[in-house]
Amino acid sequence: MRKVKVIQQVGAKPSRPEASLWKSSKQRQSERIDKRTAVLSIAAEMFLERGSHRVSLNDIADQLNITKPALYNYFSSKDEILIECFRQSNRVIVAQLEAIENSGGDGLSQLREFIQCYARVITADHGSIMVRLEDRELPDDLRQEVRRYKRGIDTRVRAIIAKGIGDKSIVVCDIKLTTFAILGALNWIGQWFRSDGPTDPNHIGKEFAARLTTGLAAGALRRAR
Amino acid sequence: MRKVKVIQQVGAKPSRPEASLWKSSKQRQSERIDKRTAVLSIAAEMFLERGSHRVSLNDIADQLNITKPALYNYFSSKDEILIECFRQSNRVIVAQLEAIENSGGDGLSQLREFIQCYARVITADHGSIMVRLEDRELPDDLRQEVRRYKRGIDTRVRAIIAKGIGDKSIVVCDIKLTTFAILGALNWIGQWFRSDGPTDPNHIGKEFAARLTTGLAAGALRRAR
Amino acid sequence: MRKVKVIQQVGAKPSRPEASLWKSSKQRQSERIDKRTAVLSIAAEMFLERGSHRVSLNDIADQLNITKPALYNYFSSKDEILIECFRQSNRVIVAQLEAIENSGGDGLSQLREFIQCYARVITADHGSIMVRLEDRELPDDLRQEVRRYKRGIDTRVRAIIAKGIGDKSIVVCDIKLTTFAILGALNWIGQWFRSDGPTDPNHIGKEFAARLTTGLAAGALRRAR
Amino acid sequence: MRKVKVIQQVGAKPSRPEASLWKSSKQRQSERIDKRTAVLSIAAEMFLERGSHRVSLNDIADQLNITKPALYNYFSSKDEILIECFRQSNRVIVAQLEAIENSGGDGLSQLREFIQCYARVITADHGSIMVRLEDRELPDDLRQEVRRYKRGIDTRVRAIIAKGIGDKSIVVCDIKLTTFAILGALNWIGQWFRSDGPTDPNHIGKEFAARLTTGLAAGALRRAR
DNA sequence: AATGAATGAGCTTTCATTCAT
DNA sequence: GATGAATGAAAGCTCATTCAT
Repeated sequence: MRKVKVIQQVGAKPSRPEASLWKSSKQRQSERIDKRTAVLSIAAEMFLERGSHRVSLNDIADQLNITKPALYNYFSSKDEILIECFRQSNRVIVAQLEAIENSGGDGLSQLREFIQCYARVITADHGSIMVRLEDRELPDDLRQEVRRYKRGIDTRVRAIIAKGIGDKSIVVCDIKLTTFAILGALNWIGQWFRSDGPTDPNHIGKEFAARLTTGLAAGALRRAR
Repeated sequence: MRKVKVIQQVGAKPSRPEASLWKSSKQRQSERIDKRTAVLSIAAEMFLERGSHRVSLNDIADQLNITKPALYNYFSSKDEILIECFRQSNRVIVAQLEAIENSGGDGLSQLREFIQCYARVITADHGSIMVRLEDRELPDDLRQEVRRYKRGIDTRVRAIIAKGIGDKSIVVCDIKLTTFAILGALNWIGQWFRSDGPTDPNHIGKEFAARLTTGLAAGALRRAR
Repeated sequence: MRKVKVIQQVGAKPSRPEASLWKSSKQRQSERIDKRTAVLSIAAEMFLERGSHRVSLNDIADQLNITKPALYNYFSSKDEILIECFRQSNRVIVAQLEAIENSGGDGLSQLREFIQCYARVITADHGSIMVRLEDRELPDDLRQEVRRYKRGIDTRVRAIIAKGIGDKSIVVCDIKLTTFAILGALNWIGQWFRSDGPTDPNHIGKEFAARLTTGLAAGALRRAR
Repeated sequence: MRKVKVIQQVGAKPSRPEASLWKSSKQRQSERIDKRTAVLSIAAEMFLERGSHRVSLNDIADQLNITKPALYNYFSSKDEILIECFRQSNRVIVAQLEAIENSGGDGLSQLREFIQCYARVITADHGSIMVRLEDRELPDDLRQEVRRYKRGIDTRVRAIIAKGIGDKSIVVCDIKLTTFAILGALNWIGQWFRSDGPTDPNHIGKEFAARLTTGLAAGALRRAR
C-alpha cells in the first residue's frame, strides 16, 4: 500500500531550539490543519482499500499512531471524515472539469478532452473516492450532498454533449443515456485499475476517448442509428 | 420496495378442500424450496438496496415474519446466503451469454447482441447483484469463486471482440481496455437504473449498442443495425 | 474413537419375512430399550471425549443417524441423558464393590482388592464417567443424586479402612484423608489413561495397590513423620 | 464466595488530601494493573466455581460492576483471561517446586517435601486452577501451552522419584505409575477441599506425605506383590 | 416413532461515541 | 490536544426445547 507521508512534516524547522518548546498560535493552527489532512489521507486510503464500513476508527488511529478519541479533535464523527473525503474528491474533479469547459473547441473535442482528463483523475491517488465509496453509509443530509456532487458531474457532461449536438460535432443521440455510458465506462476504471498494475493511465485516457467518441463523430456519412 | 410473491403460492390447487389441511411430502419438499427461494429473494432485495453488511439476519428474518435462527434451517451462514445470491445471478448471466456465443454472425453483431442482452439482464430484477454486491464481505474461497464468475464474463467479451477483429468487423483496438469500457458502461447501469423509473430497458440496450459499437465498426458506411 | 455397534443389531432375524412388516409389541418394547441404550452409549462416549457441554444433542443425533427431536422419544432432556450416564456408571461400580465387601479377608487385603478392582473399572469403557463428567451441568436435585453416588463410594472405602484399622492390618491413620488419597490416585487414572495407550490396566491395579498400601520408603522401619 | 480485595486499595496514602483528587500517572498505571488483576481474580474464582464455559463475560463484568465490553480494555478475549489464569497458577507452582529441587536431601525426603508443598499450593486460593479448569476450552496453541505446563510438573516429580531410586531411598517401582498415583492423590484435593471446611491444609500435606510414601500396611515386612 | 420448522435465550465480539483527567 | 476507560447497541451464531404433522 502506498504510504502517506504528511504527518512527519509537522512542526518542521524551528529557527532556534528553545523556540520549539512552545508552539506559536500560528504553528498550532497549521499543525492542526496538517493533522486533519493526515487523517483524511489515511482514511481515504483505507476506505478505498477495504470499504468505509470495514475500517474502524481504531484502524485509522492505529495507522496514525494516535488513539481513537484523538480523532475527535479533528472530526466530530466518522461520518464527517467520510463526507470530507467526498468533498475533497469532488473539489479536485470539479476543478479539472471547469478548465475544460472554459477551453475553446467544439463539443466533440471538449468531450474527448473530458474523457482523457477524467480518466487521469480516476486513476490518480484517491481519485476514485467519489466513485467507489458508498454514500449509503451517510445520514440523509450528507448523502444528498454527495448526490448533488455526482449529479453535478453528470450535468456537466450532458452539457458538453448537448453543445456538441448543437454545433453538429456530435450526432443526435439520447443525451442522458450517452452520458451514462461514458461516465459508466470511466467510473468503472476505479474498479479494476491498480496503480501498481501494467496499464498506463494516459493510454487508458486515449483509448477510452477513441472508443467512446469515434462512434459519436458526425463527420463522414456515419450514422449511429 | 418490490414485494416477493413466492411464499403465498404455497398449497396451490388442492383437489379437495380437506386434503389441503395436511401437506403431502411433495408439497413439503416444494415448500422448503420455495422458502429457501423466498429468503434469497428478500435477501438479494435488501442487499442491493442497502449493501449486504448493512442488512442483518434479523432484518431479513423480520421481512419474512420469522425469527433469526429460523434462517439457519435454510442456510448455514450469512455468507452462504450472499454467495448463493452471486451464484444465482451468475447462472442467469451465463445462460444468456451462451446463447449469444452459439448464435452465428460476425464479431460485431455478436457484440451488439451481447450489449443488448447484458443490458436487459442488468436491468432485470436482481440482475445487478453480480455487479453491485461486495465480494469483500466474503471469506477468501467464496470471494475467489465470485472473482472467477466475473472473470468469466470478462473473458467471453474479450473473445467476442477478438473474433470481431479477426473477421474485420471490428477495428483494431486494445481488447482489454475496450472490454473494460463496454462492461463498465453496462455494469454502471446497475448504479443508476430504477425499475420504477422512466427509462425503458430495451431502449437502453439499443442506445448502448449504438454508442458503444458504432465507433468500433471498421467500414465508414457501416450501419449499426 | 471406539465405535459403538449397538444400533445395527436392532430388529434382527425375523423368522418369516412378512412377520417383520409389523412388529410385535414385545419387539417394539425391546427395540425401544435397545435404542435408548444406543443413545446412552454414544452420548457417554462423546461426553467423555469432549465434555458434556461441548456435545450438542445434534452431535449425538448425527452419530446415531437420527434427528435431534427423535432423542426426545427416549429422554425428556439433555439432563436426563447425562444423569442416566451417571446412574449406569454408578450401577457398575457399586456391583463391583459389593462383591469385595462380601469377600472375606482382613481390611488390608480388602483394600488391595478394592484398589485393583476399581482401577479395572476406571480403565474400562465408559468407566470414568462418574469421575470425569461434570455434575455441575445438572440441576440441583440431579446433582445431589450424583453426589450421593460419589459419597457412597467414599463411604465404602472408609469402611474398609476402618475395618483394617480395627483388625490391625492397617496402621492407625486419618481415615478421611487416606480415603481421599487413595480415591484421588484412582480417580485421576481417568484423566490420563487411554485405552489405546501402552499401559496395561492390570498392571496399573497391581502397582497402585502396592504403592498405596506398602509405600515407597525403602527402609522397613523408616518413619514418615 | 470469597471476596477479592485488590480494588479497594486504589489511591492509598496520598500525602495531602487534595492530591488524591487527581491521579498521578504512576497511580494510573498501578490502577490499571490492579484492575487487570481484579478481573483475573474474579474470573478465576468463578471459573473454579462453575467451570469456565458456564461463566459468561457478562457474569464477570457484573461482579466487577462494569459492563462486558469494558473487559476488553484489559484482555483481548475470553480465551486470554482463561490462559492467563493458567499461567499465573503455573507460575506459582513452578516457583514452589524449584525451591524443593534446589534443597538438599535424598530423593525420598525431597518427595515428601514436594508432597507437602504441593498440597499447600493446591489448597491455597486459586491453587487448583491448573488442575480443575478445562483446557479443552482453549484453541489449539494455548491448549498446548497448558499441556506443557502440566507435563512440566509431571517431569519434575518423575525426576525426584528417579533420584530416590538411584540413591536407594526409594524402592524400585514403576516411575510413571507412581508419579501418576501421587499427583493424582494430590490433584484430587482440588475436587474436595473447601477453604471454609474443617480440614487443615498442613495436616493434609503431612498425612498425604505419610500415606503416599510410608504406606498403610501395618506389618513392617509386608509385601504387596 | 420420527421429522422439519421454529423459537427464545444466550454467547463472544466489535464499534462509534463520551467523558474525566 | 490527547488519553484510558467505559458504554449501549448491535452483530452472527448456537442450542435445548417445542410442536404440528
